[in-house]
Amino acid sequence: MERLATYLTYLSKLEAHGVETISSAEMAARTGMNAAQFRKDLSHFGEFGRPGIGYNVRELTRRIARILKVDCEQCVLLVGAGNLGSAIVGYPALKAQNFHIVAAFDNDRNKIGRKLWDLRIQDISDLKKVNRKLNARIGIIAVPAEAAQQVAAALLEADIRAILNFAPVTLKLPPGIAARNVDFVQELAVLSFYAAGEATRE
Amino acid sequence: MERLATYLTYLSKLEAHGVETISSAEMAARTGMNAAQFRKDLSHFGEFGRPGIGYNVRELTRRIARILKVDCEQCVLLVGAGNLGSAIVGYPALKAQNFHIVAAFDNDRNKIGRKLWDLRIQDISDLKKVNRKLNARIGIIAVPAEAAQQVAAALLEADIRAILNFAPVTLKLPPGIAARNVDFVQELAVLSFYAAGEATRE
DNA sequence: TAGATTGTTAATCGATTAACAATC
DNA sequence: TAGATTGTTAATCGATTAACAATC
Repeated sequence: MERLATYLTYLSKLEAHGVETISSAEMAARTGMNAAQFRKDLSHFGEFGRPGIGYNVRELTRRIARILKVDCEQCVLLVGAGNLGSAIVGYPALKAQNFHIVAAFDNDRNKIGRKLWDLRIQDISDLKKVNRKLNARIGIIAVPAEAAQQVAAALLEADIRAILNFAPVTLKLPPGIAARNVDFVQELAVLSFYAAGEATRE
Repeated sequence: MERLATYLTYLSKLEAHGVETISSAEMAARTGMNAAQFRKDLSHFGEFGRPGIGYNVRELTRRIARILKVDCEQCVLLVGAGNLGSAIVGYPALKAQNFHIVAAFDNDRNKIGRKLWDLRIQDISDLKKVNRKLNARIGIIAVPAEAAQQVAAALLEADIRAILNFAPVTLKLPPGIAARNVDFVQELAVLSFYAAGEATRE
């Protein structure tokens, strides 16, 4: 459920501001969704609120975090130590959401051994061996499109269960492996369409 | 239509490989969609293929590019000259898809005047003035969450029609302004859910 | 002509939302 | 008790897909 993550982001902010209770109506307004949808989304995972009162922000935050498994630290592997990889590792919101990039890999001889922030860039061919110790479940692909499918194969070899793919390709993956694509150039193309035409959306 | 952009990416690759014709069935298989959906998506914009033959790759590429308005160079403004902003400007696939970042802004006195690749970082308070000359229609927000809404307001002031937002907040925008969010930490949270549970998806 | 594949209609499916009895 | 708001059912809406006549 992608929306749960949106809710969590906003709830964390509320919690930091000391808000104790919130109604589905207000949550919906703040995150741009529908109140019934918010309640429905939660209902898949149990009961969270109190009729007539609303939701306890602190408790709801905890419970959604537990559902998304971001209540404890999550280890993540990064493949691709270029500009994008660097920006990812240095992104402050990662730690805030309990994600921890534990290793960075590349295939470039000139990069291997160097530092990416506080990580030593390792040889992609050691991926499997390294993850035998680290046991990360999530991998990030931040390499050029041509190499992405190959890197995905290496990640699967290393027992990765989920892949966040920044390369603009549709990965072929076996069933049971979760994947999400982040392709901001594609998003720009969509915006380009809406910015030009009279067709207005969202 | 987000899927048109996916099609375009793959079609460009086909064209580069010299493929002349492709059927909806094959397009669908390669991009992980349904053949009927592919044909339906196109049908909103006219007729593109020939029964019994398929689609001319070269022509289809051109026409989709025209629909998405990426057939000519698109000017884009960037606000936020941090690590993320730097990775965006330096991203090679941007030029390939005809996007051109024409100006970079920040509010940090230490950054203003410095270079971000080949761009000089400008003062955010000059945004409106600068864009009066550049006339960009699309803006990218790559600033911390706290500042995002404020930056969005400045972009609107400068006559931007579409916003690509990397900050993890739901922007409040007037109708008629297109926006897309790129929030990879949120994507990680979703993956965290699927990687852990037996619930398998996509 | 026979085989392939389109564009489009109609059927299916799932997701969104409105409405409301139950509850604080 | 009266007002508010939940969880959930039922109704609506839109998106996906199967099927097929039209066409190369």
